[in-house]
Amino acid sequence: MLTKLNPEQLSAVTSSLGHTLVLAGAGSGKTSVLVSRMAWLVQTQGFAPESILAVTFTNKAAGEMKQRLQSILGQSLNELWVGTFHGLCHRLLRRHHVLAHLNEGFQILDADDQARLIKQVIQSKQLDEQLWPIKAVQSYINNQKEEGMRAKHVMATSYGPEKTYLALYTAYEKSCEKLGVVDFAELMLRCCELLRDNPQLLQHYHSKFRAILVDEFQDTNSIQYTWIRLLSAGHASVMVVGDDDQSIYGWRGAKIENIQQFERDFPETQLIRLEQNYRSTATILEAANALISHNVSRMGKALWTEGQTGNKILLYGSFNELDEARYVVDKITAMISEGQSLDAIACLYRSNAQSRVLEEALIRQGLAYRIYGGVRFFERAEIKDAMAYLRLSLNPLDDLAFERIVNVPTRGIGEKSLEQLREHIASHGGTLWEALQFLLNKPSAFTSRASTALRAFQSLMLNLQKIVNDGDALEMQLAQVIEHSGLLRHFMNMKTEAGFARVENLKEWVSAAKQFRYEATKEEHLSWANAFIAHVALESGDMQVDADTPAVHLMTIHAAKGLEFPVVFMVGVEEGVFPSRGAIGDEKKLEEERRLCYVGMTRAKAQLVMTYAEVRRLYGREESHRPSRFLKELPETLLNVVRGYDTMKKGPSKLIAPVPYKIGQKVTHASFGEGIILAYEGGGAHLTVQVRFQNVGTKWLVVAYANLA
DNA sequence: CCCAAGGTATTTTTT
DNA sequence: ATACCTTGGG
Repeated sequence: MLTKLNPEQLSAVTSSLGHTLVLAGAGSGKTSVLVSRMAWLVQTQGFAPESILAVTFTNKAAGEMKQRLQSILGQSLNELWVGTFHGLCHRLLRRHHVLAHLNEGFQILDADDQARLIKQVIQSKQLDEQLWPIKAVQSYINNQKEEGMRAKHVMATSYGPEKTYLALYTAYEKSCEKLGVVDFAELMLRCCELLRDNPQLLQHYHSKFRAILVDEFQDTNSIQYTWIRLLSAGHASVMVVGDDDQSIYGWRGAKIENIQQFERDFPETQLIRLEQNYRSTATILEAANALISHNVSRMGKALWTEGQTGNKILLYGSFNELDEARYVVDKITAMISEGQSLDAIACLYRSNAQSRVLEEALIRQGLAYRIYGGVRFFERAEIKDAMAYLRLSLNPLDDLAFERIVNVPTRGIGEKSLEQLREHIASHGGTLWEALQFLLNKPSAFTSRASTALRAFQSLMLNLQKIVNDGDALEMQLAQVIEHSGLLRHFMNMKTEAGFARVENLKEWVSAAKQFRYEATKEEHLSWANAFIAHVALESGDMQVDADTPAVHLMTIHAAKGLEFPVVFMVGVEEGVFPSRGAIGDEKKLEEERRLCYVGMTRAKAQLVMTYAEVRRLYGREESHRPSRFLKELPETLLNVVRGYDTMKKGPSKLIAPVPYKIGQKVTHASFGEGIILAYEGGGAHLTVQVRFQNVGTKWLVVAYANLA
């Protein structure tokens, strides 16, 4: 295992049992180092696997790490503490729910649920949603929690508008308490408090965890850092791995400074740099290095490779986004015909909205593609509806679930009836479900019409309660949920494409339950259905689209972090798009954008293609953009400029010899007939033009041979 | 209570 | 362009 490592990797893997900070550049083999370190601890240092705590950012990364570790150790390990921050905190909170002041079946609120609850809180305070937007309140609350601040801690410093935010935060905390739910940030915060307030418990985990490893350390936030410090305050050996140049989540609270802070807080930290890149060609690496060197706040690191120089970076300047998409698709088609696999190719963009044009172009060309990101499976409205039925059946006190599905599909229960239920709660306390039972027993509480509708809902829920408690297999229960709730019928009746897709999703939901394996230990004795709910909240991204057929990968650059592809197209590299409009004029944000560009470029192994459009239709408006400043930061010698470039601030480019053709110009070819020049590439004897012919389609021609008229 | 028309906002996203 | 959400008429 150790023989495959380079000297730096080896020194990281076998570094002392003190603390280690590994600055691992892109493609420098950091995952191997982490896994090897764990294996080394077990095999040569006598560490029990369950005495190691390893934290990652995504479930996918955690899964990979587990698998690689198990295959090195040659055994399947049942009590491995490898997971995401949130997943591990969840585990601790379940185990110690009493000490954490949570009820046994506490549920997790995802971002969407959280927004709904916040909306209710805003409304209950009679505040104007325009003045106090849900999203603003939500990020206020989450930011506070991520800084470790409860509402009572902020109180002293409150003034002005913050006073209202604080009041909302307080009310929100109360609602969560009442509902027995915990949001994502709360998982971290509550877990920190659990450890901090229970010295014996902390002591227990101090002696349990002898080694702590953290991946993607540059993206940890304050509360996560606090958590690591708490758990490591005993005698654990801590190793954190990160790359300050790849920190791209500052906008959601990640603190790169944690890297510097680490050296201060953890005495005698050994610093190891992994700078040898095993992924990209020298050309790509040199360009990426040149780009990132424009950032001022860096710890400093220079990636190098023993690999080939490789192809130059292609830079294509298009007129508009359609032209850009067309160029990308043509290029892909050419690569495919040269034997490249579709799977080897990725198109990366700054924002999701940019995917549509690419998709359309790919469809037109008949190329398979797979899109990552967007609305994930368990976040789809119909799935969340089905989940809400399940939740309410298991826990009739779940008001959030109640509100969500009481009239979905519509069954004649409107705002008026709900208002009556809420009023009853306001004066008598309790939950919506309890209020419903009570008021239905009171004659004349509702109009006969409302009463009928409510009774129907009541008996539906009673029926579902029986079903989810009857001990059948989970998927059988779920099948009945979508059947009896009327969800299935509702979408079926729509008879539209969208409706049909939703029916498919609901069926998929049932079969997802079949695949679900509940591996938690007995301590956290949750029912299967309850475990399923927690699993879905924490790992909603896990249901990946079928990876069987080869397809071009489409995703945001953020989503591409940690991945690599032989060929990478980076599109929309324009001022206002990338760097995004909001970042322009803000040095800190610009540096993060530059890091994002760096991350995108370093995904490419062999060929990098960057494109920009002079005019782009965005949000329904046509905007003209200059090529991104990032392009100007790349050494010209590494670029193969296909067109444009003269629109860049650098002034008229010396890169391209004057071209005898204009874009849009009509030309005639001896055998292909009449066509229009779409683009050109290269120069001098290699000058090639792309011509769209009226009859034979679009072709690339070498001007020197084509004999165009 | 239901649906359809109109107004508004819109980087990036895991958990 | 569009998706989402609120609002007003049937």
